Formats: sequence, structure tokens, C-alpha cells
Amino acid sequence: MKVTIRDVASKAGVSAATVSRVLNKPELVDPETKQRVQAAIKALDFHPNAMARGLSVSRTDTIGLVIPGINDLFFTELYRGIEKACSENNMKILLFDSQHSRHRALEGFTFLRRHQVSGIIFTSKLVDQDYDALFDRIGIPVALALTEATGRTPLPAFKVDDVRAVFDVVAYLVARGHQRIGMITGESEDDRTGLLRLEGYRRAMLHFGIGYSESFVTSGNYRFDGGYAAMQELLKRQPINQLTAICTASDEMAIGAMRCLHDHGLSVPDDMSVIGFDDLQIARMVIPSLTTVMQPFEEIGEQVVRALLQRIEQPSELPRQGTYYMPHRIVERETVKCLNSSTSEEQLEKCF
Amino acid sequence: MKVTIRDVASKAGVSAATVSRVLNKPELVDPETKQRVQAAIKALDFHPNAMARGLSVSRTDTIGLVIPGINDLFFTELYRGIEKACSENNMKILLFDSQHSRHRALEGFTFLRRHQVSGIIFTSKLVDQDYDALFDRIGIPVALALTEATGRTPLPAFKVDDVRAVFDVVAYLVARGHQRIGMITGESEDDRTGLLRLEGYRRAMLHFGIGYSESFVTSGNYRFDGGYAAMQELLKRQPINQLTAICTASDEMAIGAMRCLHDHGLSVPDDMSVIGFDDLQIARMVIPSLTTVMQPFEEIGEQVVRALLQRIEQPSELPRQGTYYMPHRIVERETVKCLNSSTSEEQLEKCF
DNA sequence: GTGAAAGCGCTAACAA
DNA sequence: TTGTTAGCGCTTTCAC
Repeated sequence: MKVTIRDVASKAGVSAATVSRVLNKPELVDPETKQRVQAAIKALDFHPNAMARGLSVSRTDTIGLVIPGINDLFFTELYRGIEKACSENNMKILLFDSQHSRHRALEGFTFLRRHQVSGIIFTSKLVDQDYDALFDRIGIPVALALTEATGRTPLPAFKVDDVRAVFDVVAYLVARGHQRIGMITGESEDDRTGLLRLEGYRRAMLHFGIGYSESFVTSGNYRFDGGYAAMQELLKRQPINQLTAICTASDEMAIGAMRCLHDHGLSVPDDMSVIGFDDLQIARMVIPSLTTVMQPFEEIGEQVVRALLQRIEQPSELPRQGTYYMPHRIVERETVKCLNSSTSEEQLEKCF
Repeated sequence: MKVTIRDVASKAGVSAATVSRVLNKPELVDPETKQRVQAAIKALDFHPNAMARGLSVSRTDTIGLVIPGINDLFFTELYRGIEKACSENNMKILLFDSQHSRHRALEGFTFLRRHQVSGIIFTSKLVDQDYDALFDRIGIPVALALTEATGRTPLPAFKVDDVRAVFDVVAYLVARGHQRIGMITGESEDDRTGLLRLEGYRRAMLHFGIGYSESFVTSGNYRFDGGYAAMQELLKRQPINQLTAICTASDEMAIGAMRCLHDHGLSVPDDMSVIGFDDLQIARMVIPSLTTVMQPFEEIGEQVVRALLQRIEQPSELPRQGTYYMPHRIVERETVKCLNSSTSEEQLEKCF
């Protein structure tokens, strides 16, 4: 039924080994026989069985990718970089969606192991000591994107410096005359990112002598609705807080917050400045378009693949361990109002 | 190095066959031996090699998914349904991104074949006679999502009725007093969807006695920028056209069009009504939120998986061939202005 | 209830 | 340059 390498071999009047050679090392085979074999392959519409091959060479040229959720808008941006780097090194990708569940993520590792992936990229979510036991025995290189390892096992990780990035956001707002700056940070079990971003905010508020107050802070699940709800909460406190700007831990929450403000008859940026985090495609689609912090998703994706390939090819060395911070950048669009009369440039100077 | 089933076997003092049994048919093995084997599996941290298993049983429980581009926002919505149906039937998914290239799509088929997937879901893009030869010999069940087969080979396909959907959109606008209705349709080589949607528009304009004029129509690549550019073109003709509403072939283009209108100082919906197509997550995020046609992506995903499974399990029968139209629905939000004084309900009656 | 042996489709020595 | 042989790790008869 299924046509195998042996069928091709007999049709072409050669051995299976020869067919295998024309498939994998065509330069080693006589042009004339090669022709015959290729003709047979075509005639029979033969397609080599990747599993049989993988089993034989015990290599799959596949890397596994564990992601929190395919619906997270940032994921597709990251994927582009991963896909690019993989296809350049002709690696295949095996995707596993953990659906934001730690349990599923663990299942993912099992799944990928069974499928003999050469390496695993783990995305988002905190990687803490709970994973140590896993990584110790797994025997497969692992690299991290958009997260970092806090457990004992050091792992190459690529992300932006969340603390610094939010610090920069606050500095940016301060430079534009804002003082009463609120924060909508991220939350979810297993998440350290939200904490780091909050810490950046806290440090900056202290650094600029504004002072840190919990009443300026709420949190959400990084999604639109979470941002909306968090903004609503902030609005309740607004009579006391008198915020003029909000920084958020994600573009989606920023956009949710904008919608909330809109529903309360408030205008962005005239009544309230808003600043996002991620620079997703949607950031430039909304009106007003969203000023935000760009994470270099594509580059992160590329780097994490490279790091993995390096570990795959030289498993002995331990070249790249620990966290690599990739450069972030504030993308100026339309959601931040400058409260100064002086130029923002001058002010910026003052801040650093 | 790698621990195999034989290692487990010797550690547990049984044969490989027995280990295999506790893995696959645990009820056939003595509880006491089962215990020992399971202990050995745990102690050695054994993970069965999925490729070896696949090779042995010549089944992979995997379906292949060929998509046009992972960055297309609609894709993640579709994926959710596919993922759901697959995990319910514990099927795995092998993803292949064709990057909007017909050539890459063909590569995808080769790739998936090599990996012995049990079935293939092909998404978007026209499936015409060019594919016939492929499907004739492929010997793997194929089902279509968001597209349909126009070649000789009939294939189960799940999508909305594009003609009808846009017809309904126009009817909806007419019921609200619009007559001068423009259209931004989709375009790209290999695309029939844009044509179908345009046809729905054309028929409706004729049906309602408004008349069809090419000057009311532009097209774009379904993306934000395409919508922006198409709107710009329409705006040039606006002194003559005097449009009051635009229907579009995608939410992204609708949002691009909205941005364009905004940049020209025009307000949606007061100066121009806009209506999208897809009902993506972003449709409810933008301001004003987008009135649009909902495609039941998740259900389409589920159905296409079911159809595929059916063909996989009963390859002899040919139960579901041809196109199944899934119900669409207009989701009313904030981008359509009612120009009537009478209630829209009454008007709607009139239209049908 | 368990083991021995053959085989899934391919590749990689090693010979010829 | 080509063929023979063994084996990748697992499942599955068929005996016992």
C-alpha cells in the first residue's frame, strides 16, 4: 500500500541503500543510476517516512516550543523570529500550547521528549525551582524566551529588562511633566513579569521623588478585559489620586484601559495619558495609536533559537547561560500628552 | 545513554513486551508486575520514543495543519477550535506555515506526508485544479477550512457563505438607510474569498435597486495597511461617489479604513459607517468598536477536525464531501449609523 | 500473564 | 559506485 524505499529500489533495479543515498548524499551515486532512481521515486510518488529516518539516525532536526497560549497576541510576533531562525537552519518546530496551565506545560515537556526534539524553547511564565528536577534529568537543551530561570538550574534566557523598561516609561512620562502616574501591572500565578514591571515602576517613582503609593496601582491578566477592569478600579480612586498618566504591563491592557476611559467620557491623551507594553500590531491600529514599549520579539525569537542550536551542537560546553537582556525602545505615538511648555528633549536630559 | 524500553525491562526483570503492555494495555498485565515495571519507568525516567512507536504501529495520531500565515489574526481563532477538537480525540497537531506562498504550501504537504500525518487540514487560499493531481495520489484525507475546492476533487470544506454574508451586510446597511455603499474587498493571487465577497456586494446592490458601480469598489490584501490604502483611494473618488457606508472583507481592513478616515478628519460612524468581516478579538477593542460579520471560527475548526477524523476512521465511505456553510452573524457595535427615522426592525422586514 | 521473535522504513558501516 | 547487513526503539503475533 504505502510505497517504501524498497519498492523504489526494486522498481529502479537497485538496492534500498542506493535509494537512500540518492536521497541523502546524491553526490556519491552514479548520475545514471541516480536518474533511474529519481524516475522511480517520481513514478511511484514515493515520500520517505520521516519517522523511520528519525529513528534510524536518532535525530529529528526538530525543536519543541512550549507557549502559554496561541491566542496571546504577542505569541505570533515571537513565532516569526523563531520560525525564521529555524528555517534558516532547517529545523522543524513542534508546537505545544500549555493553555496557561503549569500542568499542561509539564505535559508539553513529556510530549516533546517523546517526540525526540533536539531542544526545547519555553516561553513566558516563571521558571522556578519546580522545574529544576525536570531540567536536571531531561537531557535536552532548553532555552527561555520572555522569561528567565529563577531556580537552581541556569538556562539561557532572552527577554527585555522589565524593570528597566518600566523605569524608562516612567522617566518618559516624568520628562513630559507627569507626576501622578498610575500603573496597571500584570498578574497570574506563575508570573514574575508583572512583579518586575511593577518594581520598575516603584523604583522610578521613588527615583524621581514622586513617592510610591499602592493606591496608584492595580493589576490585570494582561488581556483587554483585565485592563478595562483595572482602569475602572483606578477611576474609582481618581478623585483622590488625580492621575494624569497610566503605564501598563501590556498593550492589550492599555487598550482595555483606553476603552474604559472612553466609556467614562474621558479622552486619551487629553484627560489621561496611557502607555502600553509590547508594541503589538494592534498598537498602531487603535485610535489614538498607542505609545508603548517595544519588545524585540522577532529578535528574541531568533536569539533563543541560536542559543539552543549552539547547545545542541556542542552539548559539552556551557556557553550561554543566564539571562540576556534584549534592547527595548519606547515607540512614541499618540497616547501621551506633554504637560510641559519646555521641549521634551530638555526634560529628558534632566531625568538621567 | 537514552533509556529505552529494554533498559526498563531488565531493571524490572521482565521482557520488553511486558513493558510495552503496561504502557499500552495495562489491564492485560499482572498488578504486581505492573507495579515493578512502573517503578522501573519512574526510576529510570523513561520516556517512550514516539517515533519508534509510530513506526511500529504505522499510525501517528497526528493531523497536519497548513495555514497561510501565523500572523494573520484570524488564524489563532481558528486554531482554538482545531486544538479543542484534536485534544478531545487525542490527536496531535503538526503546524506548517505556508507564508502565503503556493509553493510553500506544496512543501507543507510534502513535509506532512513524510511525517505520516493521518490527515491534513488546509486553510484559506483557493484550492483549485492545480491541487487535483496532488490530492488524487496523496492517500491522506484532506479537509478544508475557510476555503473550498474548485478543482475536480471534491473535499469536505467548512466556511461561511461569503456571498450571502456580504449580501446580508449590504441589506443591513440598506435597512439603516444607506444607499451609497462602498466596498473594500480582498485580493491576493490564489484568493477566491475576495471575489465571493465582492459578488455578495454586487448582488445586493443590484437586488436593492441601487445599482453596481466599480467606482464604489477597491481592494486590499486583508491587512491594516491594505485597508488604509483602499480607503484612501475611495476617498479620492468621494466627491463624486458620496458614500455613506463602507463594507470590507476583513476586520483588519475595516480598522485600517477607520484610521484613514480619522486621518482625514472624518468621524466614524457620523461621517461614514464602516462594517468589518471576521469578528476578531480586535473588533471589540477599537474605538468605536467595530460592527462586523462574525465567522464562527472556533466551530469551523471543530467541524473540520471532525470531518477529517471521520474520513480517517472510515476511509472507504465518502460521507462528507463538498462545502458546508457555517452560520455567520452580524455583530452590531458602534460603527454603523442609522440614517432612518423609522426603526431598523421595520426596515429590515422590508428588505427581505 | 509473559517472553521470543519478527518487523515497521530507513540509514550507516562494511564489503565487494 | 553499489549491495549486504545490522540496527534504531517499539509493538505485536504466537507460543508457552
